Amino acid sequence: MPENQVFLHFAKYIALSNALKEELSQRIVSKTLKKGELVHSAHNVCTSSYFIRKGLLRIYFLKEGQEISEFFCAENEWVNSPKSFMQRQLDIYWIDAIEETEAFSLHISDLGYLLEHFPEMERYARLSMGTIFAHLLERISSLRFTSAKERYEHFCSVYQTIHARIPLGMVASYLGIAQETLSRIRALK
Amino acid sequence: MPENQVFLHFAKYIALSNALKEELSQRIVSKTLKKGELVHSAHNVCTSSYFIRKGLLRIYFLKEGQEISEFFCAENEWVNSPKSFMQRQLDIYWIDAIEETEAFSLHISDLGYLLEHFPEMERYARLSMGTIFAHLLERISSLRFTSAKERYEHFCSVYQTIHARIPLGMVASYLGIAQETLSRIRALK
DNA sequence: ATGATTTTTTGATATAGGTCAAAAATTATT
DNA sequence: AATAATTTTTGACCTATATCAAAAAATCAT
Repeated sequence: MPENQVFLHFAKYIALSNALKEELSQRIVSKTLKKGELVHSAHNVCTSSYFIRKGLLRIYFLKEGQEISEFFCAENEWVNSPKSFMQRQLDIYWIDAIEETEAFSLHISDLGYLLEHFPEMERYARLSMGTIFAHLLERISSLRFTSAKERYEHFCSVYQTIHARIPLGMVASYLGIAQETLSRIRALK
Repeated sequence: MPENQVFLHFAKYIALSNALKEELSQRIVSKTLKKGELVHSAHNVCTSSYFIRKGLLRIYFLKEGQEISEFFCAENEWVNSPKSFMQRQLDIYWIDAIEETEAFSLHISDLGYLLEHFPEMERYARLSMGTIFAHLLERISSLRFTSAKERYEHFCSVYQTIHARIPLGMVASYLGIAQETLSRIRALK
């Protein structure tokens, strides 16, 4: 059963009742994305969250005509555009597929229903945010105190399984360094 | 009733039942802190969260003997050391008072109790994390793409009411720039 | 208040990483 | 496979910010 993959993810944080499994199964929708395909566009409210079964998505925005990558999300993670999704605001971010990707989507109204009816779902949301929280704090530390080279190494260690699947230019903008600089850093090894 | 100040804060996110108000009142403890006093020390697990009624706290760590400020928290906010508090880990952070401060403390076991028995408390926790989340994302953007000067200006706008109450050296380490640089930036205006 | 300590400012110099431009390598399209 | 488009690398030069050192100003303790 393909939903099992999502269930396993939830099980890292909470005990999933059969009732919740049922409701979840009925609400998630399978999607396949081609490389380069958008799942969300700027100037809209982000209304779905995507659980990646296989593949790699990127959230980015445009700055002076350039794409600036904000995060990358791979297997067994949920992606959405956080601020737009949580606060139902129009967005500046785009989400596209770096690779061909298989995902489940969950609409925000369905998430709302689940949060409303299953207290453990609130708990899941709080706890899983804690994980992301810790990542953001590390990223801030990394940006404040480390050289471009160290930041790249940190990036490779955090995105262990996927860093090699992401084009150099996207990594550079994610790290906030010039693409030329990243190219030089890579050349050192 | 002094607890009203905390209730007002909760009311920004959820409707507070009388039962929850009761339980909260019984669990929060009033504390007064002198300037410079520590409320939490590294090498311990952070077991309390503090709601600031008046004053200013700072969370910092030591790097090569230097104090590096991680955040500042003022009136009507909760402070703790996030990673240690959420994951019950030994900590690297210290929390001290920049000014004489009045706070309520809430022990993690009491928070656990409230989360356990009041689903709206889970909701509050999730939603209030959303607010902090948005701040962290902005801070990351600010670190990646803006000059020291712009970062300082952004800092002043975010910490509108409190930036002037924080010593320059602490602000510099928060922004990840040298204290001399910040002094020069300030001199420009 | 007075000296001691801490914090901030100013000056001189060094460097990591940015920018612009062009070549090389890789990937996509017909 | 050949050509076009995109991405990455290399080179030359420049700028923002770091570092080190010392003076000035502010704050603290007796």
